[in-house]
Amino acid sequence: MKLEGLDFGGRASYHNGVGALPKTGVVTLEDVARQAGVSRSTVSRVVNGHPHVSAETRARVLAAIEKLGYRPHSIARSLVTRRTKLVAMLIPESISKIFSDPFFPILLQGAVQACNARGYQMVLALFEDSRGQKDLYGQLLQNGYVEGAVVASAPPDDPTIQALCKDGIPAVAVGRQLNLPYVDVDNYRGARMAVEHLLNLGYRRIATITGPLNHLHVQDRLSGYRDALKAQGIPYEEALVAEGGFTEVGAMAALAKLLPLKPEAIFVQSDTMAAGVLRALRSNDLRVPEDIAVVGFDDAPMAALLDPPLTTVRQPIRLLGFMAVELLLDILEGRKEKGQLANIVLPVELVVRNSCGVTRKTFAENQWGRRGNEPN
Amino acid sequence: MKLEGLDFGGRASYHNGVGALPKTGVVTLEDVARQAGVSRSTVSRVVNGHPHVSAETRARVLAAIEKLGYRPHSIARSLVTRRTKLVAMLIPESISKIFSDPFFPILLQGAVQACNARGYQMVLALFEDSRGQKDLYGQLLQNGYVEGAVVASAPPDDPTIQALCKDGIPAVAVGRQLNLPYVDVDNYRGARMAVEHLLNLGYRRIATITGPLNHLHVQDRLSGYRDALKAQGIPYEEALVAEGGFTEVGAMAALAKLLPLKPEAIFVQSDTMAAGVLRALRSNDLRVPEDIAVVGFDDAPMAALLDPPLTTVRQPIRLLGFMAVELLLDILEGRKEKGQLANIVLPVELVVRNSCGVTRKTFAENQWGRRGNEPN
DNA sequence: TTGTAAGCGTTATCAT
DNA sequence: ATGATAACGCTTACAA
Repeated sequence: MKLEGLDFGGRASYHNGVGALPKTGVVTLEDVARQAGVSRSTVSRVVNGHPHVSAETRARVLAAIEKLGYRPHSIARSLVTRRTKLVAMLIPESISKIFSDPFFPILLQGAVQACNARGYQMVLALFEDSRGQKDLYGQLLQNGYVEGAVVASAPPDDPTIQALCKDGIPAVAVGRQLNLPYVDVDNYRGARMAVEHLLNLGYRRIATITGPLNHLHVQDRLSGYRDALKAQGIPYEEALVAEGGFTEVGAMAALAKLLPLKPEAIFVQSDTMAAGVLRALRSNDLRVPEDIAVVGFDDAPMAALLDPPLTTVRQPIRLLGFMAVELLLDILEGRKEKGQLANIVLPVELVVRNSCGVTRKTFAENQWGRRGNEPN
Repeated sequence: MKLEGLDFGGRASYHNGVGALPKTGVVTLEDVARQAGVSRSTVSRVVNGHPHVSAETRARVLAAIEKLGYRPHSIARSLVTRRTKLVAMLIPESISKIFSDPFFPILLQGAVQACNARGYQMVLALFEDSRGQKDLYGQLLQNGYVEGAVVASAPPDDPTIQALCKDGIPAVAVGRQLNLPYVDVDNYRGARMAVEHLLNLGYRRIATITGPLNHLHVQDRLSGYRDALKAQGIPYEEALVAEGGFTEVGAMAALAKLLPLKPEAIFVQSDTMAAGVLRALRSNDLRVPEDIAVVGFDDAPMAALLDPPLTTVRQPIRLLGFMAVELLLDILEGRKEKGQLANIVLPVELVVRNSCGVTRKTFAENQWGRRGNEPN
């Protein structure tokens, strides 16, 4: 196979009976060398800014380069240097859910910015299913095109994570991870702040809707929730915890399970899920925050636009992507030893809007009244 | 295999005084050939599935490949075949606005899916500024790493578009374009449907908030708006057209200009902008649709979640991305002649929700009453 | 059916 | 300071 397709790219190279033409459409070092009357090596030195070239020669070479419109051929270069300046962003989640959440686009944006800043390119790999995952993984990483990878949002038992570790491919995770250096936010603290905010407002019966529990950062948020309650002497009720899978519909289903238990407030682990909760609450004729309070997580752009505007935990998503790439490139370029495992944890921040009834009035009306609002 | 573990990018290759080790960590064709007792070419034939190899030899080679864990080195391969199976997605907009709109993530998703389906990888290039744009362009396209590009959302005078054309790099645009084959939706028809919907409901004084007017698809939507009015004998009022730049705040500013003119309805050229309009309207104590009707464009995921749920023109964004890549790959693989310029235009669909007062009741209450609701 | 050998466009070593 | 020359790992006429 191959050979067919009627052949693109440098077709002139092999059978050009004509004779006079250069062998291919590409201007090579050789061409420049001939034009400048020097050797290939000298041209290479000029191109790569090596020191020991006389100013005079350099000028001549530069002129030839300019005249011929020479551009270094990065593939040929990569073949010898073993460097491609290409990194991958791997998103191992089921592809369909991914972009329903603004988290990933923003993360991507930060990651690409970091790439641009350091002259790298980013290859985007979204896995559609486990078969595709395996194929893509092979294509991308085992064959040398990509120098390293950032893995977003993968549970520790994800096959891609495993493979990356096994193959020793330089990689950085977004979100806490066991065997890979990672960049993450302080999920525990964020969750704890959210729940303490609710507690301070007098809410006692607080439910939570989580992401997929195999993700470590989801666990961290759950711990924050649990510990905030515990600090106030409120027993942890398993039934008040429901998994919403980080999707809107998942959150609506989770809410349906929670509602019969009559929670006064809900801490929802993502703004996307919170949007679903708000919508479901409205269709149940429950007012927010009068009947039930809601806190989200992310501070996605939509959070301020929801009705009511959502109180949420802000995480610096773009920075997360940026730092992940920075860390990866530092490893790639040997500035950081891979063994040091220098994880990065970024701070979060509570953004108070209207979905929890912050006003004194609402606060006083709450059936449980005020008590114990020290923020531990 | 891999030998080292610390040490990526085979620098050991040149100065390994030790002597015994293979020159690099990579298993090559040569290694396999030796193991199988055949020549390099034979192994190459097996790897590439060429016909004339005896079953017996093939089996032996396959075994050697398996044993050694051989993987073809795509860079070396690319150097001779001139193919990389890498395409780029270029997003020449100012990077900061880009991902505030769900359009791009969804487009990207479709594009990557198409890549996956055909064994290509997608390099993501977001331009931050014109300097970065020039750098990136050079890095990416003039040096042979990427075989072609999909350009999203660029006005015809965008320097990237120009450069692409000049350099003759295979490229496909998303959104109507002059000198490049493109994939787009029927913007004219979509806009016209939206405005006709408003007209049918009895609204007469209809304003519009547009995207940047240098984009052709923005012009197309404006034409649709204008022609729908004209068909009903309503004069086109320049003052009722405001540019919102496809951003939320831009739309809010545009609305501020429009509001003094007391429009009864507004056709907003994107859902993101419509969200801004809805919010601004609320803070002006105007009810939607009672005081003013709103139609959007896109049917972004958020459209159904807005308050009120947004009536909008649905465009198949993911398909747009998918088809753009398909077209590009067809060109790359010679299935489509680039000269044929086979543009693709996808249909749109009006999604009626609650932001225009569809009910008869609201309709009757409208101060202008009913007249002339034939849909032309 | 298989092997030989000539590239692909670079970089890097070693002379000079 | 500059030039030969040998890699890098692969594909592919062409010969056998």
